[in-house]
Amino acid sequence: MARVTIEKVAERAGVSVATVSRALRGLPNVSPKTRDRVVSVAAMLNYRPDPNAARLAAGRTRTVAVGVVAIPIWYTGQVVSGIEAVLTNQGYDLTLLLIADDFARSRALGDVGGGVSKRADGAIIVDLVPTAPERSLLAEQRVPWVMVGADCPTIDSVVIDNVEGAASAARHLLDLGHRSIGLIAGGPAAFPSSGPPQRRAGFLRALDNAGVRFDPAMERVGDFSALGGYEAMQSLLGRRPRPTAIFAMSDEMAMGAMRACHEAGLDVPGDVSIVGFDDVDWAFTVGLTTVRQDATELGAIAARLMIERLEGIACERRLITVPTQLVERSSTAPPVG
Amino acid sequence: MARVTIEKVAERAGVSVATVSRALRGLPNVSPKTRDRVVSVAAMLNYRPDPNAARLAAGRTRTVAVGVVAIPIWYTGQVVSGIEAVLTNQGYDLTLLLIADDFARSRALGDVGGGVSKRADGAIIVDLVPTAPERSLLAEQRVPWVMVGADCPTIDSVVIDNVEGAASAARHLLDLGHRSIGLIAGGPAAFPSSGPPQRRAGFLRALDNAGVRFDPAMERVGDFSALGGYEAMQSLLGRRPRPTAIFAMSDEMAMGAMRACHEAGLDVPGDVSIVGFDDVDWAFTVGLTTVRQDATELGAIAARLMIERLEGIACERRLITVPTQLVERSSTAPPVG
DNA sequence: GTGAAAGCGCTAACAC
DNA sequence: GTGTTAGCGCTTTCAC
Repeated sequence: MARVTIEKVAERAGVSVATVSRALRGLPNVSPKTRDRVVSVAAMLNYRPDPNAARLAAGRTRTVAVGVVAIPIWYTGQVVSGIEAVLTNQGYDLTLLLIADDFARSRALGDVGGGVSKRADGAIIVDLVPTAPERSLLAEQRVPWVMVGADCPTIDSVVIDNVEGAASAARHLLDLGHRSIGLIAGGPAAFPSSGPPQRRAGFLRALDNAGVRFDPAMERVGDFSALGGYEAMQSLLGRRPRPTAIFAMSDEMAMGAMRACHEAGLDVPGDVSIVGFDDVDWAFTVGLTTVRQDATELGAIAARLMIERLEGIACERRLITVPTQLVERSSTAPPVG
Repeated sequence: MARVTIEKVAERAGVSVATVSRALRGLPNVSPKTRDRVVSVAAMLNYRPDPNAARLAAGRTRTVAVGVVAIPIWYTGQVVSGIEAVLTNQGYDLTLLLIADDFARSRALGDVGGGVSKRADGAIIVDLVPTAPERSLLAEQRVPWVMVGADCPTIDSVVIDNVEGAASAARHLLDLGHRSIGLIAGGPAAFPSSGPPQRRAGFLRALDNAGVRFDPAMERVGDFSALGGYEAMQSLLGRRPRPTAIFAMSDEMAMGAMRACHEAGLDVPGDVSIVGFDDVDWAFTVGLTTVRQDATELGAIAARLMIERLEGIACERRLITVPTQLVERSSTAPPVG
């Protein structure tokens, strides 16, 4: 297992290291015979170029950094999975950055620790909205950025239409005849993201369009977890009159809300209708009506945008919007009475 | 934003590059005054060492590769999250490898593409059982390996006691009085892992210890997904007499099984008791009795073992077993009749 | 089409 | 304590 370097390959193939480098990377200006010989010698010697040396010499890392706020969330896992598939397929490495606190945040977005720019050719940031100062830091680092889940001005972004997604959930409830609809919003995550306010806006607008007044007392904030949704719902159920329907900004919160209803002796959808958001893999097991988003696709698109930037294909800033879709199951029904 | 190198810092601080390198890395043999001066000059110049140059020169990457079979799974997300926290905290980068097929597998475990050894100082592999030939490949690469979820001979491993975990689930069901217990096993995932056979063994042994015969016709295989559990349960419900209780090897499968029961007009736990495995965050919303495992902790321990190896602290091979715990909720009850 | 040589920016002996 | 000097293993002009 002695280190086999490019030099040894060159020696054995009877050519220079430069030729080996060209041949192995498929560059032009190498005669077919030479290339074949080099390739077979390299294979025989089991030669593997050292990525670090290549990086240092070429100034490119063939690595993309991916910054996420929380990995053990269905949504994030899907996005990362989508990114990874595309990246790996194109021969890029993926460095994972978990952005859990302010320090990690500035490490990812700013330049603490060398910033992303020296350890990756570009960065994909999931669900984080850069502040203005952060945006100028990003611009300073000479690498491309792609945002997932946040429409960031001047930066390539891939998002879902949160406004329309939430509105479709609200319209569904309104169409069923609900007029007293509660909202379990998301927040405060580690950092504010744009999903919750947009979903809130879409929800409110749909109610408004239908001439239905939204009672601010009908809103609670969960933390995108089942427990958060559960507690939010308990609180909401304390109100009189209680809502006949609930829109929760995530399926996990919706499931927590369902639980709270059951514990209170209320039937879903008999007494309370519930709509979630995401369509997680197990949503069907509780018959949850929800707004589906294709998180894997979100990640895949982001990775493709990144690669286009890295290969110098793209030029102007792009904003890609992936559609959502209402999935009707059995957690919603017309209100009684 | 011109590249500021160690040389510029040295120049401005009036010392040699070697001294800058030492000072900034906190090595001994630097006078306090010199160190201070260097540090402040570096800060002023906004100097960030280039990791690739450092890697090439030092032969260490300060990166550990993490190979997982599937990221958008609750368990995997938790593990990765636990690993990341520790690694980042210790100043290591984390390269994520998704092992989805044979090619990816040999890329991660073998030496395709330079193997892990040149791009990382070590690798943590989650839920994959290396074959004998793979093990020798691992040994050839001069980097430490840590396995999570698989007790791999000669390699540091951190696991849960699957046998006992499954046995505790079975005992719970037996204690309640169940004698006709179905099994929804896991597999075939992308690759065979050791969890399913161990859980199966623990389950069978508990039945055996209680003098209860297990009817092989009572076993179905899901794929660790809600849908897989759902279909497995539907099939199981076709049998007469049908089981009065079910042990599913994951919570998602358990939830799918619950769904199948409900669709068949059966009450849980009235007609069928169900036990899962994992204790996912939302398990409480459906009152699922389950075997809890602390996946985040699993990852954190693995990362710590890895760092000890990298810093040269550890010597002999370690096997860490993290306990599981039965969480009784409302999906289990004594059988009727 | 191929080779020679100059780095990429840092670390690690080794001298002093 | 500090400086000097080799490299680390590649890529990339620039000649030929």
